[in-house]
Amino acid sequence: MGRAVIRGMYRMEQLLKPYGLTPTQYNVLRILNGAGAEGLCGTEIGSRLLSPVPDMTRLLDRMAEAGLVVRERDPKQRRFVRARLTDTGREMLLEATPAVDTLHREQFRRFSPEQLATLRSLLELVDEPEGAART
Amino acid sequence: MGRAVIRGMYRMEQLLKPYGLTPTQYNVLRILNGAGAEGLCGTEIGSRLLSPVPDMTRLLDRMAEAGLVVRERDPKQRRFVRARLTDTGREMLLEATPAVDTLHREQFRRFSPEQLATLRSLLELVDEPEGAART
DNA sequence: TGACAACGAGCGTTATAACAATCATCGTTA
DNA sequence: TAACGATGATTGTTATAACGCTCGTTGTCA
Repeated sequence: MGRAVIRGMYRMEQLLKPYGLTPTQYNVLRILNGAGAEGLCGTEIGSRLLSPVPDMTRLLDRMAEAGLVVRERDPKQRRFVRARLTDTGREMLLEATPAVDTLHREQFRRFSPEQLATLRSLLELVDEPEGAART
Repeated sequence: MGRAVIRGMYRMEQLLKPYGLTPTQYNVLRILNGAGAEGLCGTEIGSRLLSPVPDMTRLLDRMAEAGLVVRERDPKQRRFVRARLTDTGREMLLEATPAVDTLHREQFRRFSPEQLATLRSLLELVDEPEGAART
């Protein structure tokens, strides 16, 4: 049963590669897009990701170098460095999202709406340890 | 719905870490255990894995250095390098497998047998591209 | 207010993954 | 059998992930 799952992750990775994005970076784009104009600090971004990233600094370094985000230290709370999307980052998100949606539709093409609903509800039964994933 | 999936992969990774194994290495152990005493060549192992590994040589290098596998060039077919489990590798597999099974049981603790069967059959509906995963 | 614990970010280092190119071996065919 | 294409393995290089430690900043409490 892990087959479909692992293949799906792999296909998502391949899909995002032409955009120069990893799945994690794509998720960061979505998180920052959802956040307000004031942006989010690295730790907050990390806590909203599905799996922990032990080196948020350099992940954001790379995204900044690609022009997707900008960071600046919060003048009020000088230990926070707030990251927010650039226009380029927002465009990248708008560009990649249709392809991601298409892949999802393709993968679940053979599902009826009822089957999709059943799958969702079943996956919610998967047991997670204390204090697990948010978002 | 990716939540449970990604968390599950992450937990598996963490579970295997104390054994010094990555999920891929664990799968290689299982594949080699399933193969006969004559072992398998690197390409064949790669083709049985769920996601492609572009550098089988060094993956097996690491496993050989850990004493889990041995390799030797097939005298008949000198381009093949056959890898097979050592006793240590087999013991490692026997040691890790109960923990893996326990994690699976824990994750699906809240599923009835019927729900598990439903989940399996639904996941088989996920659309895969041509010539996809084996095993 | 001075000390201290908590927290956020940054950085050094090592290990692994990913990509491309090269070399050796084999099967096939002219 | 000589040449060629296909296949398997290896290696060089670069990029990313992972781990641990350090440093600056903040809040708290004696």
